[in-house]
Amino acid sequence: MEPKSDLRQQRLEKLEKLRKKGLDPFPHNFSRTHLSAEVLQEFKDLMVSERQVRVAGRMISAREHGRSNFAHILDRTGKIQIYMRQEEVGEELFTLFRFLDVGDIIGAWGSVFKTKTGEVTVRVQGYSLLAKSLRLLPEKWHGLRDKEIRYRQRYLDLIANVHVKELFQLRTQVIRAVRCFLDERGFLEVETPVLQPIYGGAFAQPFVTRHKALGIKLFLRIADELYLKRLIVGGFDRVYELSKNFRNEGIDRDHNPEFTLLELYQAYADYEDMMALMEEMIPHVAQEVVGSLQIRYGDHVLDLTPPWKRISFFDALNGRLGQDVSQWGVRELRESLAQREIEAREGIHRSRLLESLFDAVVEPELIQPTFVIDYPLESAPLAKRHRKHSDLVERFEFFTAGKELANAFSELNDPLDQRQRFQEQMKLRRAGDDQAQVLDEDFLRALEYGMPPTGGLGMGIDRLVMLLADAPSIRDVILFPHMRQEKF
RNA sequence: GAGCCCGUAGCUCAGCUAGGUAGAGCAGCGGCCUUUUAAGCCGUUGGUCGCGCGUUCGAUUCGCGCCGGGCUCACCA
Repeated sequence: MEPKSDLRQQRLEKLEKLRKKGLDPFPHNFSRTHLSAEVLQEFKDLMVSERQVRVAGRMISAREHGRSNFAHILDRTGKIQIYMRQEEVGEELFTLFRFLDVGDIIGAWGSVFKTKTGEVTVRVQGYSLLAKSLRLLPEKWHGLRDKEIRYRQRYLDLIANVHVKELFQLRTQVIRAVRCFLDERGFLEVETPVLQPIYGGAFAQPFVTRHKALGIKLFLRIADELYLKRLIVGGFDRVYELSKNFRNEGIDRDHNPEFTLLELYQAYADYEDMMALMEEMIPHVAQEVVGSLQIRYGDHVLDLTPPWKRISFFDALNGRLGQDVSQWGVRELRESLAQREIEAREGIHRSRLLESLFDAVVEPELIQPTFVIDYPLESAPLAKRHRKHSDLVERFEFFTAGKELANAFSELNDPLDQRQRFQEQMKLRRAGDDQAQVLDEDFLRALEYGMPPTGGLGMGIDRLVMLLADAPSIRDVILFPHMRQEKF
């Protein structure tokens, strides 16, 4: 999309003129002594000492004022005003300012003072152009609102909208807080394959790619689970991975094709321990990042203070429907779904129908933090059977603000049961269920060497950031969310 | 995948109901102004109105199709 406007042309001409004056519009470096925030913070000392500061950043506004100029420059910590007078910078530099544009990257040096209106400002003694900008920035007052431009050209969004920069700093803080929390508890951060010959660990459609030299099909991971459990077998008792996962599915405000997932596994633990861990970790992160356990999300105020509500899958469902759903067969489930005008494909398993119903009637109601525990056996082929009910698994999902944030099990470590469960999945696959999981022979071999009892947890980092940042869409918390290809 | 809404200057938006090829603010350009800050004042440039087809003497405006985006629903257990 070449800007047909002559605005770009005007700037190209300015750039040429600068070159003709013997000035390099793209010099190689600039030594900066102070960030904007540092100048503001240390301004008293700086004023008294009349020490020189050197600041640099993008010029985001400029005001000519007779034989003086004001401008704001923006760096990663915020903006700082600069002020130059012709009699102080000399005629040459003063005239040069007219060749600069809002958007240019500049460096300036001088002493610090406060204007009449009280703004801390650098009194420029000299400055240099560090990079010429050829394009106009979004408007200063209304900023950049068009979501399409904000997502596609995130760099503009970051320049124009201060809160966006803050949000992504918050995202990084969340991830750092999670890392610190786990590192302190003896978890080892590891990396496992993104390209996998057999995908597994979740019900999802994978992205497929090819390895040319080997002439084989490879899948981009949909989960880390099977590799991380191999590491538990290998004796790393506590491991975690913060990783991009890829799922070839629909895109909406809670789903991006690539997203960040935390998976962690702890030997000698079960799903109860995973609940306890989450009740520690989430409040820790919230406290660290937003400084409170009361989180505003949309119209809700979420109270993250543990302990959180726990309710079994069937108690939740029965409570909403006033009937014992656990006794329902496929026909009753389909009838109930049909009543609610929820589409249910033919030939899908009972536990899927149950979960469809759950998603429709229970999930939207789960506003305050809630663990839903003890799911139907078929819902999780990698989870261990419930110690008291052989038709349930020790699994929980964590919900808040009507969103699923985490999924965890007491991990299945009985290799024979695991094989059987895989075989069930393969049966479903052959029956046409392309979401069913694929038997992984090496994973079974690993389990046969013996895996300690283990608790495992998967948590959506993007969704966690959405909550803590009060962001309505996953696109708001991913720097470059997936978009259809732009035409140029 | 379905429904609804949107696409007009670099940005933020009017105009479209009742068809006569476009306006504002900011930005830009020229001028004045040596503590301004949404600086101000005077002057001024800038648009294949998302793309295509149709209806019409005439389409930014009406219809259809396409492209892109947003929201909702469905799918993603």
